[in-house]
Amino acid sequence: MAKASNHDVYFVPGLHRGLRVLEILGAAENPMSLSDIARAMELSRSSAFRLVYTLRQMEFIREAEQANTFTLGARVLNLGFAYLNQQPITAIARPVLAALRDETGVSTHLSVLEGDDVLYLVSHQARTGYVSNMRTGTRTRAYASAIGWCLLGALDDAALQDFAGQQTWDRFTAHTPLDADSLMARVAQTRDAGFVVSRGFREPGGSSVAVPVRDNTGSVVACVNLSGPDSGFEFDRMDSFYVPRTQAAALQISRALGYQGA
Amino acid sequence: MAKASNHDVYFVPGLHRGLRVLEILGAAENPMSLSDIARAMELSRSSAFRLVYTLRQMEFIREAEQANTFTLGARVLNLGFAYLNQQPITAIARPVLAALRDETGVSTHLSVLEGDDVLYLVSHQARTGYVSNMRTGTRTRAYASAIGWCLLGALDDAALQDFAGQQTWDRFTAHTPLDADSLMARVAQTRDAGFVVSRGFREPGGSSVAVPVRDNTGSVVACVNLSGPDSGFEFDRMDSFYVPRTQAAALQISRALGYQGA
DNA sequence: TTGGTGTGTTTTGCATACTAAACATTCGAA
DNA sequence: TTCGAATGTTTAGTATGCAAAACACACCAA
Repeated sequence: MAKASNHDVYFVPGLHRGLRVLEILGAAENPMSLSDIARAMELSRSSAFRLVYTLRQMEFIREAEQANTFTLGARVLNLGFAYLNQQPITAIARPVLAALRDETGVSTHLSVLEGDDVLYLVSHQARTGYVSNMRTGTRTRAYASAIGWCLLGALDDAALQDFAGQQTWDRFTAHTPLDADSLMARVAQTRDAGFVVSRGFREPGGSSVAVPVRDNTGSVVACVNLSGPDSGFEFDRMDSFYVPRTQAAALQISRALGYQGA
Repeated sequence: MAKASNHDVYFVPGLHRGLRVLEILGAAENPMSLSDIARAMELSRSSAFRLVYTLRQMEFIREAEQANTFTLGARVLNLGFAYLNQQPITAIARPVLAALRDETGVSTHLSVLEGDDVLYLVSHQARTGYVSNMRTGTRTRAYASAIGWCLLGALDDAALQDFAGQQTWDRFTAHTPLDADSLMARVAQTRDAGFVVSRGFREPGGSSVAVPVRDNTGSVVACVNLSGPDSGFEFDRMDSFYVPRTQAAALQISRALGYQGA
């Protein structure tokens, strides 16, 4: 009787196919005619006609300039961004960072640039060994740490110059940049590489890996990082393990924010 | 025979209701249970069950942490971005608006007129302090803001009169126009000046600068604007800095769209 | 315990949404 | 102009999606 194996009793095919129409129109380069849609979905024209009719009436699709061809309507935007606006970056990042902590065994954090400071929003502490002192809500000077350089990569040269001009350069370690030029060099280096590995840059004996997180516009909006005492890392696995895993986590968060790149 | 007046012969109700489920979930603050959805849609639980079943199977919705409650799934996001990416103006505007944001220090946006609403397509948030609540996908009533007046300048007098006739005039601030005449006066003023500066027109304490974007036919197709809290602007530099910079950005986008004027 | 209210799920007869087929247009090539 | 093939639209019989009702379970209060 019910021949289809993949179609359960409760499945409503009209909905399924209507959503596929939207996805197909979304993937299409150009407006599609009714026949185009029917062909792409391997569906009869009459069925496609009903779907198009319904979607057009709901303004999820609209007629393009050329008559009888259709593109996505603005109403689909509401759906997509309702999802995004429901998901604050912290909610998206939390499980990703927890998994990263479990994989690497060191503390993981999500931070953003707030004025001149790095602000830590999410923090998952290592289960063993030393616990980092970067808890949620902690602030540190942006110019002085690898995480800061990573976040400052969001700024263009003029803004960065401006930022540098307002700093008072306190020395934390031998690696702390103490003038605009050296800061800008470090930021540029981080931006080019797409990550930064710090070994005692901010605190003697402390190491970290930082990777930027991007939103749908491609802008750097946050930074994922691992951090812990030197003893918490196996440094010979930095390039093969810690860095790629951190990059993967950052990309996962970026994707959830709508980042389209790779 | 066909008793329903709003439901044509070709209408597929399963699709209609499934999309409404998505919109309701998108508008909801919290995950909703099946019964919540059924109530919100004034639908039987058994029908809601089928819709939820289908949407979940397609991963357009997913179970929230709490069992038996649902939120939008990541797949809806693709639809929204597909729409955005099909609007060539967004790709053109993005870098221009990012630069404008960096120059001025306040949030910048690109918006279009969608029905009666201002629809925000591109949004670059200020790097410091206040973050605007106008994210991509946000809609606001067009008649009530300076950005709206700017966009309504695209309409001719007849169309504008028609638009005004369909509004329900809610008061947002003391500056909100509350009848067709005052709206048309504001639109005309904006059109003549080529820009509009708003100080607390839509929200107390919020200011904005809006400038129209034109395409190759000279029609207004979008609007560039700065917006932020009053404290984000130096008002004595409005005419000498904010307005001309915003105009320059709008012109740059217009040129890229083929606009020949100045 | 009991009863009551709420939930998610399943069933089932009926109303209706689906699609094969026919129809009406349009378009281009010959 | 004529023909054929493509398009969008309509129809009609039947396959099927729908909702009332029943079901099973959970929870809370008395």
